[in-house]
Amino acid sequence: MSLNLQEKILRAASELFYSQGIRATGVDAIAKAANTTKMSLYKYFMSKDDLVLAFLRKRDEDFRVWFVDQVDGKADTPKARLLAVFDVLDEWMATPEFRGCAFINAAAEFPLAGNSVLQVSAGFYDHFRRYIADLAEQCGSKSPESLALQLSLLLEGAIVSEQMKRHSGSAEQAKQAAIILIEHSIIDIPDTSLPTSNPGEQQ
Amino acid sequence: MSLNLQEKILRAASELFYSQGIRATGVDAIAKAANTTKMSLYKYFMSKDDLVLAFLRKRDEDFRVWFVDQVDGKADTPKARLLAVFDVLDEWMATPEFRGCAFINAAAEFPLAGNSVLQVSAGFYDHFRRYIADLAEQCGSKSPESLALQLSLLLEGAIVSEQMKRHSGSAEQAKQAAIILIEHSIIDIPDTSLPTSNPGEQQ
DNA sequence: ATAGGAGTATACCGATCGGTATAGTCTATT
DNA sequence: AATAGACTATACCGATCGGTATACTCCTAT
Repeated sequence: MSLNLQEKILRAASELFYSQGIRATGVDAIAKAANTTKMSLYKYFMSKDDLVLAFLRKRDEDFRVWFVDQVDGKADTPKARLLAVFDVLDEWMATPEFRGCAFINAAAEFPLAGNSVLQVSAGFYDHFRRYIADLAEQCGSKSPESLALQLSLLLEGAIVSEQMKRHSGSAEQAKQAAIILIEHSIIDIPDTSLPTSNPGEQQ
Repeated sequence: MSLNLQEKILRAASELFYSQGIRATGVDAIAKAANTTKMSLYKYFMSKDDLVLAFLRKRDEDFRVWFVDQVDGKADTPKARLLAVFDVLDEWMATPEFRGCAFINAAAEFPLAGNSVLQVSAGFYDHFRRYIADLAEQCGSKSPESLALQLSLLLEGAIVSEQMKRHSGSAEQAKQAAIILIEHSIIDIPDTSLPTSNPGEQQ
């Protein structure tokens, strides 16, 4: 009934993992939250680790789709979208459920080097940076990859900053910084000691 | 013998908390790592939570002192120090023990709103930003607070980025961005008005 | 009608969790 | 020599952890 039991379990787990932390969430609590039993849970997921990875992989997909949709709905030129990213960020962080970035949090909870959790988390930000880099390229950035990395640093920084202390204006400052960096990356500015290994084309 | 037993326990706990995560570290493991017993541990610390807070508070003090020392040793003008911050960051991140920021990680593990862990973590970055803001003011920034927040966003972003994926050049890009932001904040430029969503005139 | 699969209910497993009780060892001071 | 306090050793507590075994109730497809 209602919906796929597997999906119900995954949803319940996702909500608990994100709101309370992964290690702090037991499988009993997940089963109860999904209105089912551990037996069914283990029918669809080999182990808790398996469930954790399913959570992260789904979130990887869902969150990026949601985010891009939000950005696209706010602006329609590449440059405006690059800035709209920070407006979406701001709105997301104002949400009462906001509890930081699920991937950053997961990485903090599973620090072992080769961990799958770490890999999925890194993958998320790879994808995200690619999205930013594409936008950067479309608005004529001289170094889209660099700009994308810089902007994503601001974004990640704002997230963790807001996580530790709410409503401290992280998103606004991140946007202000982004404006400067974007302009600087687009406009032809010679100096400011930023060679960025740009061969030729200088003049 | 050797040194204060209390301090030995705290040291062992700190190392385990940072390298493996707080929730992943049991008190038995701490006692064993400190070459003592749980009984002694509970003589000096009321509870594990107490030990966690002691860890964070000590790290708050120690890390900032260490960081400022490192920066001071690298440069002696405010502006140069503002940039040296990112060199110290880079060296720290290259360390094999690097596992991200203890406070960001702790905040990820203890997400409940009023949690003491969250408060100590927020306090750390308040102090840190004050340090940056002082440097910013000394080099004639027009808005030291804004610049300090922006730079600290870059810094925190670089930390979590490096945590998820090592050696991806986060610190270098953070520094490049910092150079631009610092110059922009010092040089006499009207204001950081939005070039794109500019509603109209700007006196 | 009946067999099989989906899902439930519940009890259990060994291990570990944070934390405590009790008894004993050691050393320094008196 | 006696005492006291710091520290150890060890066993224990109830609770919870991730995970499993068994038996049950359904519903559906043949």
